[in-house]
Amino acid sequence: MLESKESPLVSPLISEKSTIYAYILNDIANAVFHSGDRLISTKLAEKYQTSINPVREALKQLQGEGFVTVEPNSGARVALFEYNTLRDVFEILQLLEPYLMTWFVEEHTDEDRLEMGRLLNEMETATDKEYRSLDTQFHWLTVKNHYNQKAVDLWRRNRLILLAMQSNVRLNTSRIKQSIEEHKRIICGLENRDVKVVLDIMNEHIGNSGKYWTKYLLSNKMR
Amino acid sequence: MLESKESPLVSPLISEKSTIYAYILNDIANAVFHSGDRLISTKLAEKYQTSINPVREALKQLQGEGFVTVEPNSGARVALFEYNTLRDVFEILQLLEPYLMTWFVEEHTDEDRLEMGRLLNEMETATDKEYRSLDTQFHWLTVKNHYNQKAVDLWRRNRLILLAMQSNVRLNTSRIKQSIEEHKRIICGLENRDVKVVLDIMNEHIGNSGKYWTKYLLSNKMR
DNA sequence: TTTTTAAAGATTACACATTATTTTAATGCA
DNA sequence: TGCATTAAAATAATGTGTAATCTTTAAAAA
Repeated sequence: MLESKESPLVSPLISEKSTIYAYILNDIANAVFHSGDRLISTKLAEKYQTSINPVREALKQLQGEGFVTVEPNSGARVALFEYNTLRDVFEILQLLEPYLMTWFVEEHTDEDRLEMGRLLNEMETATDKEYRSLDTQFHWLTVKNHYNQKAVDLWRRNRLILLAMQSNVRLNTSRIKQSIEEHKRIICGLENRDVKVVLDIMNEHIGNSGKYWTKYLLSNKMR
Repeated sequence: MLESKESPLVSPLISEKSTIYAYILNDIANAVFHSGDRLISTKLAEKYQTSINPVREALKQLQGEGFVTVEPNSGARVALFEYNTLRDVFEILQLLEPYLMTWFVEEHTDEDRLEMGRLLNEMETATDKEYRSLDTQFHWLTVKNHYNQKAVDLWRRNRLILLAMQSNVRLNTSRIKQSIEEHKRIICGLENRDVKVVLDIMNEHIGNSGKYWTKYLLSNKMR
């Protein structure tokens, strides 16, 4: 009944904790609720041991953020995550990354870079589930302190959609290897504070990731 | 009591009509409710002749969209629109415009361009309030049909924030003149389907607009 | 003037009534 | 028997009233 209360939240992308909102979002991001699933308020109220209204309010907030769709008189559903969604999300991230990253290249601290190195180390021996979490932490580190928190929030939301779409899919080993290499080069570029180099790598990095998932979805005929 | 029900909605950026959500958003965009104003659910329920829960749900949705902030146990407020907000919004629009516009340059119809010309004509003789609406319609035309509706929605939301910040401010005549000239050049570039030219103008157009409002806010010590 | 106390006002959550929708079962027809 | 249409029951969404809790405001005392 309350299993999702005990499962860890997708830190650090979900900042609010211990709210119905956070629980539902967490369950969407971890694909406990799948794309298109009905989100029935009475059921959710029972699951999270509360009444209907708080659930409805959480769903409305999630609707505003784009994770949930609501049809009048017909209730809420997890937003449809399809091939087009993936394309849209990747294209938005491809706009945001260079914008956010430029600031980071110039303003990041040595401490930041050390932390990134630590995450990179863990990646070498991580399972694919752990890898995904480390990858998220790595990139979160590079965006979270940007002065434009509206843009950061946008990044965060789109990233959560990616997580939702990817969470019941196993990464293949060669893609992980490739991705780790790209991360290494990013840290390298950061050390030299070379904006152009870092942006080039980032662009390639997102592009490769996009290609990988696009191919994956297509081969699974997910429309 | 019900005055805002009769006032026209900020078409076309507010698609849902006749809902509490739309009424509140409209009143924010038209600065009936100002930045930082408390949004007291009982008062709003009375104003829109409904009960508290529908209002709370509308506010939650608006919170998810970034128009409203909610402090637990302390209620909702119109989001703070300050100098930094303007900067953030303009920078996001500056990312989105070229992305959305590139598609439009290549895919727009002659009909679209005619409609833009018509709007431009009206601008010549418009009051500043009318001008703002026409300007919104002009740019909405160039983004609304893009395949990435997530990005379109983003654009729409940021544009609404601009409207909210600008709606109790009079535009000066020389800025309107300049702006009309820029619109003319955009149409010209569209006719030749020249992406580079249009993007250059657009960038200049947004930049000028940003400079104007930045200067305005600074000189009015709006932080 | 500052602190304490009391009152008013709002937020939150819950139970319930109404309305709409979805699902299930029943009926008629090929 | 199989299929489509219709009718009925179950389910869920929406909106209202209300009680409890927390905040804010105002007044009184130190």
